[in-house]
Amino acid sequence: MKDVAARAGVGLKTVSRVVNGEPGVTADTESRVRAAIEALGFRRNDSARILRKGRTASIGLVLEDLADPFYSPLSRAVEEVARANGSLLFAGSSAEVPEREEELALALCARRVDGLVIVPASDDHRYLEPEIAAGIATVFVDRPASRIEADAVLTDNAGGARTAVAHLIAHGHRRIGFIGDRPHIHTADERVRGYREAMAAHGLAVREEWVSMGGTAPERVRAELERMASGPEAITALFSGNNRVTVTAVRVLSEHDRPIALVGFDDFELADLLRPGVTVIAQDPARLGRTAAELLFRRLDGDTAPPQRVELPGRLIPRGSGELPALQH
Amino acid sequence: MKDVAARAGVGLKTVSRVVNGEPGVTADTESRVRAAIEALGFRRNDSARILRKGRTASIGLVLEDLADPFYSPLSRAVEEVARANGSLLFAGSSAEVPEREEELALALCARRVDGLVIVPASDDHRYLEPEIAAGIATVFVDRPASRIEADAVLTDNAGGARTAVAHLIAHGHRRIGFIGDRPHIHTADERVRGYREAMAAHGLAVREEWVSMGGTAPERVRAELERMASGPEAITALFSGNNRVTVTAVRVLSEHDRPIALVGFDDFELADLLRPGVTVIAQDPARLGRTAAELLFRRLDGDTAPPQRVELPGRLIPRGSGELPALQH
DNA sequence: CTGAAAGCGCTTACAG
DNA sequence: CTGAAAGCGCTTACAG
Repeated sequence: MKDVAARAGVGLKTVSRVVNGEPGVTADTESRVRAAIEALGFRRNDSARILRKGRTASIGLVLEDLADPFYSPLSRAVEEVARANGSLLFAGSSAEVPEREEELALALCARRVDGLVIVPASDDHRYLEPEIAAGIATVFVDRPASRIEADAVLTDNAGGARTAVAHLIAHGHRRIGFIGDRPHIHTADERVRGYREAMAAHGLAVREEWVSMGGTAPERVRAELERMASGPEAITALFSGNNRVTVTAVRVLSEHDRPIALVGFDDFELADLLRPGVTVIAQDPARLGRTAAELLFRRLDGDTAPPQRVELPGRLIPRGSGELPALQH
Repeated sequence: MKDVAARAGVGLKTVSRVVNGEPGVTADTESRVRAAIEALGFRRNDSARILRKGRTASIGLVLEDLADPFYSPLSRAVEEVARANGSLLFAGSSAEVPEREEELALALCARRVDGLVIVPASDDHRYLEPEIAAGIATVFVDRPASRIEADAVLTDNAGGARTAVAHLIAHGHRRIGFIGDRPHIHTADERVRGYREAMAAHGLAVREEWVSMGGTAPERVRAELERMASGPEAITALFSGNNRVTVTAVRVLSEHDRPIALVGFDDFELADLLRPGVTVIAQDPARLGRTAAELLFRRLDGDTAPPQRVELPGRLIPRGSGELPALQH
């Protein structure tokens, strides 16, 4: 910029005015400056700009896995809102490892992002307190923060689970299994809670062999489902805890001889084209992301209301697999 | 940092040494500095650091759509390589709009990212020449750069298309349709070229009614496929140009009375569970992303070899839909 | 082992 | 309409 000023024979401030489109420059001066910029190939360095101005015009997104079909529309929605607010987006995957979430979030804070949208992997977010105190707005999405008060945008997981299980019960099922993600993951806990509540509300006992929490690795899900689906007390229906589990369950059930009803949490592409179509409780990941990001930018615009929790509903989409009757076998 | 130095009764440089873990500080001094950091809640500002050091330890990724199931594993792979190299990732979607690609890429350059991985939407990348000259490493992925020489990591699209079409011909098909993305998208052009080459190599004429290029909107794909599949010269097989087209084609064909064979470019989740399973030419998006990002970091490490083009193979996965015989109807 | 000075490339606040 | 000075928060190069 100094070189541009020298070449154009003007002061630094005048170059700054031209670069930023500020008023108070004659057309003649402006064209001299522009010519110098062109000749020198000048490109403004935003790092320097950021150092002087307060905001960096960037936000950070930390989630489990950028490639997951549930989280990728959420990411895209956050990105769109960021763009609409003139911000760039840093994105990073925690891979469900708490230390990685913390490392990523703190690295982003050191870059002085204006705000953070986090799908937590950690169960203790006190590490963020100094950052939040220093003014970095933070909104949690899909799962709430732990051990701090913070904004959160969630799906009504327990409610959705109750709907799913009540639907299976209404179709005659009594022995209903649940396979979900690892306990301590908020969504997994909420969904198993909804499952238990719905069973209890209908006077049905839950046998602990029918409940399996522990990660979404296909081998694990396959083994657990095959175990639940065999023996004299075999389940006649499964409520699967998320899209990763559902996909494996569909695969296992397609090889199975006796029909087992299935309702999955989370919708997924082509669910309607399978035979039977897969009945799901659909979340709206793009809406989760959009809502969280919009809340973040309201905070950045000065909204200082107490931390709020927004809860979006899940929606039952019957497609066949959840309407299979409970045959006595 | 000034405050920390004052409180600890040391110089600025000593604080800097402690914060960066540099040697040459006595244990006693260090603990005084750490106490001051703790008491003041000091957090280093990386913007200032970046301004002094050359590198920003960040790279940018510009692609069509973060939420697309083809691009999201690619993003994740780029992110992993960035992390392994100590870099943070900016991610942005161009939505296939050239101006948006340019705007994003230039915004990233103004932030002085060390490098850029781009899935191009634009057909003229000369706008990047000053940036590349200024030292921003750039690698194109999935599609090559236009009008500049640059590194590119691609799938062998024409070869994959030839394999797909030859496969259909081997199963007795002569009237084979192609529905692809908009012309001028490199991958779409390459795939239609492979289609034409394979047809010609087998002495088959291509009727222009069987070829449709123009975006992946479901309504468009549906209308084109229904047109091709009707009348006396109806196609008996379809080669679909990407995963978005394939998904709609599967949906349309599932409502269709006469069986039409299908081979799709790009694999997708649950393709094996549909009836029939969907035969595809599988790309490896994670490997594309990883290869591109690794090449980028080699460039950042000083590799100054001429721009190179890496081409990864596509792989035919027969699952049933591509092996349907050509019935005479 | 430690620190004072200069400077990275901008913007802010002010004066003319 | 225009510009000189100070400063954002660090690191570099140097001296002690």
